Amino acid sequence: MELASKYSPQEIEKKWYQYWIDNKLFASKPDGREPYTIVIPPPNVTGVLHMGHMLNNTIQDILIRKARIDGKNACWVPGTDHASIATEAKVVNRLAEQGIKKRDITREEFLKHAWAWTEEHGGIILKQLRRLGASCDWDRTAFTMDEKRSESVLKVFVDLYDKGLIYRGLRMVNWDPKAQTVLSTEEVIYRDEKSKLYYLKYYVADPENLTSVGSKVSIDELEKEGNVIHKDSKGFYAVVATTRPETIMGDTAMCINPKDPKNQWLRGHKVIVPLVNRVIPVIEDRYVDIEFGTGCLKVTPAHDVNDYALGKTHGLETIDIFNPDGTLSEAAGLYVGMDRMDVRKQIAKDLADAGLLEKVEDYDNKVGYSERNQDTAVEPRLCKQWFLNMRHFADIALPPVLEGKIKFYPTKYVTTYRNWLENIQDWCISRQLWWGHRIPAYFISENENDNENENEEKYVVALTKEEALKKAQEKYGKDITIDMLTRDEDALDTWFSSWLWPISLFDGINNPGNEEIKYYYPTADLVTAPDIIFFWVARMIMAGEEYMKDVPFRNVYFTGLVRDKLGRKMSKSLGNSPDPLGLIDQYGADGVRMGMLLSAPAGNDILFDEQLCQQGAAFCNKIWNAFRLVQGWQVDTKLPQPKENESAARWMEAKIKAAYAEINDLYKKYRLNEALMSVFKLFTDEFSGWYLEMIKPAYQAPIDPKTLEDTLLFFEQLMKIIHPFMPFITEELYQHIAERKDGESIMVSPLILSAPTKEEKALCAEYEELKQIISGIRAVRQSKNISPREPLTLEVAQTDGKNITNCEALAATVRKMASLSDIKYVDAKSDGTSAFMIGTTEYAVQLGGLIDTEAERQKLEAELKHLQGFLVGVKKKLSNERFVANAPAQVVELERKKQADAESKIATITESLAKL
RNA sequence: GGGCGUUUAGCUCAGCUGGUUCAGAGCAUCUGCCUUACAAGCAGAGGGUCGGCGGUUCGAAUCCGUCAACGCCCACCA
Repeated sequence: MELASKYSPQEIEKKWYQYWIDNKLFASKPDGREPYTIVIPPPNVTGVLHMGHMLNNTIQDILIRKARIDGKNACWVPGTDHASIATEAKVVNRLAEQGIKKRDITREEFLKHAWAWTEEHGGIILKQLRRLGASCDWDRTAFTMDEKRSESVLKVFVDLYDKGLIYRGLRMVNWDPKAQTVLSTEEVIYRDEKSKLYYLKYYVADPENLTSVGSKVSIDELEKEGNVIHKDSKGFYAVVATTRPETIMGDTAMCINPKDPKNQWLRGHKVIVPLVNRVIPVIEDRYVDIEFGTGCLKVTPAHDVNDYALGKTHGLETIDIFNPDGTLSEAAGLYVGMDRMDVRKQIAKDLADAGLLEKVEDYDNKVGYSERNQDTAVEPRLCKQWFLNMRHFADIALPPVLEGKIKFYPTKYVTTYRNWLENIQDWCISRQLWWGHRIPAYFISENENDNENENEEKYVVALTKEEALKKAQEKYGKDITIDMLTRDEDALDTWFSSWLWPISLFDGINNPGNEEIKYYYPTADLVTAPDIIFFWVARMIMAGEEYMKDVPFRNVYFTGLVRDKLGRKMSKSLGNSPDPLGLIDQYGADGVRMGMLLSAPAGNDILFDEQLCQQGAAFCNKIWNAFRLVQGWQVDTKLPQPKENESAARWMEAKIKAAYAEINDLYKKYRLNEALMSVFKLFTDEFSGWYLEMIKPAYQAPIDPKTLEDTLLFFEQLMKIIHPFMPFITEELYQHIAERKDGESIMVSPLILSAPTKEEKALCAEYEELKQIISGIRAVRQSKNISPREPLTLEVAQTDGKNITNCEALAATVRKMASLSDIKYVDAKSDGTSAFMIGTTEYAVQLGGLIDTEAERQKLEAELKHLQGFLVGVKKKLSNERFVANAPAQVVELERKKQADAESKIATITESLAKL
């Protein structure tokens, strides 16, 4: 069979993926084997594959395929997330393009559009994953809003409510005016922003009383006490620094620190809110920072978390001046209907015109934005929402991680995790969205509930309306009818379904203790990005402990961010994010997988360089050509196996065992990039570079059957070792080598190798020395410009009568690999040779007339100098009594050996120099 | 403001509880080869004193302290 000298992945990858699917090779069901389970971090249902997904899913696929090669029952469950806020925003935008406003259509109509969108775009990302080779059990594909998952979510909500862990409360929450929903604290990200600090004048409302406070009688005296008093033609005034002048319509007090000497004169007075002209009291609270601005704080209880707290302690009125969309409400009295950001600009102008703006300074502060919608600032807002009591969950989720039942890679995230759990706030789980799981709560009344009055709200929580009615009648009396029940309009936070993922995928909520959940749970490894450690990882642990009384996974592998090779985040605007499918077209999935992995140590950001994919593609080509070589050999069944081949095969076997042990260890530590590097070197250097060259028959000469058999076995083993990283090419070659029957696959052909024995390790060491000899001879050729094929004679100066080339098989290998015509054993090397040392043995290559005495002298002198310096160091160490006394005997012994070896080498070199 | 992490060859990274001939790998670089498996290749070579300073120790890239730079996370200072 003729094979092209270049490997082309395209058709091969397509062929094998279809083969795997057709033969249901990714499918898993419970059996007697050890399970190995991964649940995919569900991508957004309408999302498109990006480099982060590529990295994340490549790692999962490697782990899953490795588990199969290890003989485990591997199950990788795929699925997508409904991503309520992101998807709803997309649907809203799409409707807007068609001229439809969300508020003009009913919930049912909206959901119809959303489902249509989901079906249209949904799952594209999962199809894209197939190109990468992802070996998910596709029959298990789930969706966070499919029937089973939805049922699980609602059950959990009812259960937690019944347990008293979910409550409804009026709180200051983060409001996204664009999406018009609340957000959890975790969903708000703060950005540094260059903004302005406005200094506003609040005139004193009762200036005539200023000087009658306490014993103070005059302004002069007040100022002597340290008061800073502002006065202009219109009277006395306080100055308040604020970044948000548009909220003054909601001011209900001004606050000073009781210990602030600058502002003592304001105690007990009233001031006038500029423009608004409302008279508000000056209150005192130690919360106020004396050093900030002028030490005067405007208090807007409706629109700031701290102000809300102040309002509560001081019994202040709360004036909500915003509409849900971020425009000013009737309550504001001014600028009604204008957007808050426009108001900020306008009011600054108006204040200045009215002489109420003292100054404006540049100011750097942090502004919160919705994680999903980064162009609209989040607004603190007081409203009634559903919350989950997190104290309970923190208590159950902390121990498994601190005690190591769950291991984080890298471990530094344990600290992050602990800090978050120890300072946790209750989780706001309701969202004013339609796309999501509708909250199973029913309000009892004919009218809209009054949001402001917590006590009057009547509701029950139940899975169905019928149950709700029953509960309502029990709670509020028999005269309640089903028509009086109105289901809560709100939906649940997306993460309230994701946190159940490892359980709900195996239907463990609806059907506790079923065969699947018993077999697959806890899952083995979770592979995810650290930015969702709070959103998802922590909460899955909570749900796992609550509902399974066990951890959801044993290990969490945190991947880094994929950046470009300059270290910049990949982003659409920079245009530095390569198209993943384009990369696969160009380099093959195997090549891209290797490219991603090579630079991906756990937890570190990866600097993605397309060139690494090139390296991956080159490796495929290397494998391909090694196969071409082997499959092209003619066999002569009568040929006995030469000694040197037999020896080389024993070495290769030992080498593969040793390397595999190391690779397995690296897998265990999740150091996949290093594992891949070991795999790469094993194949490229040891197998292709050394072994194949050692046993390769002369041109057009046949090979003996035993060597071929050995070689094919090694090839097969190597394919299995490489397979998790490069599934396609390894399957292709496996089928050629092993001549498998239809339906069989490398995927499910386990490879179990024992660790190398002591003898095998010794053999490996011998071959390392052998390689050094061969490299030494090649180096001599290179420096003397001698063709690799020119036969040479090697002299071995036998100082102790022993040399590894005394073994006939090894000598034959050296002769072949270094093109030697002869190996001579001498007491002292002859003239006209170029020498090198391996250990304490000197090897000399006969050069005849080619010897350049001067160059040889320089080389030897350099080495001599180096050795002498080294010897001085060793001697100094050994003459240090404290070293000899304190260091362990082994270490001292080693130093003595170093000294002896160095002395022996120096003697050899000095002798050589003398001869020259 | 608090916490965490990083700083080792041109680049990306190993180097575990301090001691196996003055620090390793891949890529890149340089030199020589189109040697019939592979030029997406082969052979060979050069390159770092381990961020700075101080300390512990017979001995430190490795432990301690400190400073610096970079990065990440958390936090209600308007």
